[in-house]
Amino acid sequence: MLEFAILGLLLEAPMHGYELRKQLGLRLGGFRAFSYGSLYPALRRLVRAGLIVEDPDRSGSPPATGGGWSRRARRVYRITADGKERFAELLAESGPQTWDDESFGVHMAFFSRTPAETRMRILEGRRRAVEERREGLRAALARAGEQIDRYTRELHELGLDTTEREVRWLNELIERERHPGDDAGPVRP
Amino acid sequence: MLEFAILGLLLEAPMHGYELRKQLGLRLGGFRAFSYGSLYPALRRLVRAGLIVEDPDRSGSPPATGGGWSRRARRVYRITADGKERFAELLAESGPQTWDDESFGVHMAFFSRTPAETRMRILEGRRRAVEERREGLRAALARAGEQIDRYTRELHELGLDTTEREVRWLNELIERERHPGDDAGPVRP
DNA sequence: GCGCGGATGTATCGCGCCGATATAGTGGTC
DNA sequence: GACCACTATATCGGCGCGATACATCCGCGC
Repeated sequence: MLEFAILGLLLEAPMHGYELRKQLGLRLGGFRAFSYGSLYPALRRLVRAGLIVEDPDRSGSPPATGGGWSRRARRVYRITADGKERFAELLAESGPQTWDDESFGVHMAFFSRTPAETRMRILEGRRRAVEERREGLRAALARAGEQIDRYTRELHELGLDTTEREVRWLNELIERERHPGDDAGPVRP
Repeated sequence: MLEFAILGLLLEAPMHGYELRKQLGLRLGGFRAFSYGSLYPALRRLVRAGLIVEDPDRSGSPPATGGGWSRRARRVYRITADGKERFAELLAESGPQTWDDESFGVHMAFFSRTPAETRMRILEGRRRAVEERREGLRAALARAGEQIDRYTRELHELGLDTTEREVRWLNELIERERHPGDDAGPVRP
């Protein structure tokens, strides 16, 4: 998942780890964070797999007076051809599709680069997963009736409300996917 | 976190792993799952720490005709005095309190056993965390204005809506904590 | 001209949890 | 009596997290 996100970002521009993490925060909207403890190992894995390479950094000016760059050590990574291929593969996949599958968010953050039919498949898969959870929560609330713990019930109700809203949100997105060009909203007559 | 939940469940009754997992699913309302790959190692850790012990299982009828129990092998666990103490400690703690901190849900599932002032502290801590995230999302949406990616924006907006609702939900809970006894709702005149 | 704090930047370690997988006894049914 | 779904325990590799460490760069006040 992290690797997916990294590839997606490096597709747009070469970057070093620190910058990558900041972008990750912006793009995934804080709905997903990723610590350095995940990031650096992930970068290493990607290098080992040949999906990215370390760019010899010339971002500052060259040494000029022998020994020492102007900028301090930073490792800039660039995506390879294999990496692009892999990213395309990952884009097409929709993953396990359980309601708490966080890869959905990453996918969506790269929707602009995703073919329309794949977008549709992912949105619908997500909707199915969220609807399943919604039904599970409804069943739990109904089944337990009055005997359920008050706080547990409260928790369930928040969850139910959240899933219901997400389904509605997904429906709107799907509807909009079906009728492209309405993005600016209908012109008021 | 899992250990916290396990201790809480074992406080109510001795149980074996499989049963424990089912209960976990019900109590945490699917908002948290826990796989066996987490559960069994956790049980082992708890045993090693002396917080729970394995009960010699007599849940089926005793052998009677020597050799072989009626029920198949199952390990029933029981909480120890140390375990109860530890659970009380964990109850009192409120944890890191970041918006994606899942321990809040576990805490709340055991609120009925939690002293009122601790409940309050945890609810307010949670509110603070969620409000922080809400502000972060608002800032991101405002800052980026129009130039932000359409889908990322959509994602942010869902997140914002979700956090706003959770804050309202928390406010209601907190209000109700302040005025206990109104649980059944006001009597309609 | 100096110290200081805060941002930049890379890296590692232990550990919790997950998903996949293996194994096997149990009970009902056609 | 074959089959299948459920009960039940267990392990393995791997991802991501939080804590921690260390070094540089830069503006600020003094």
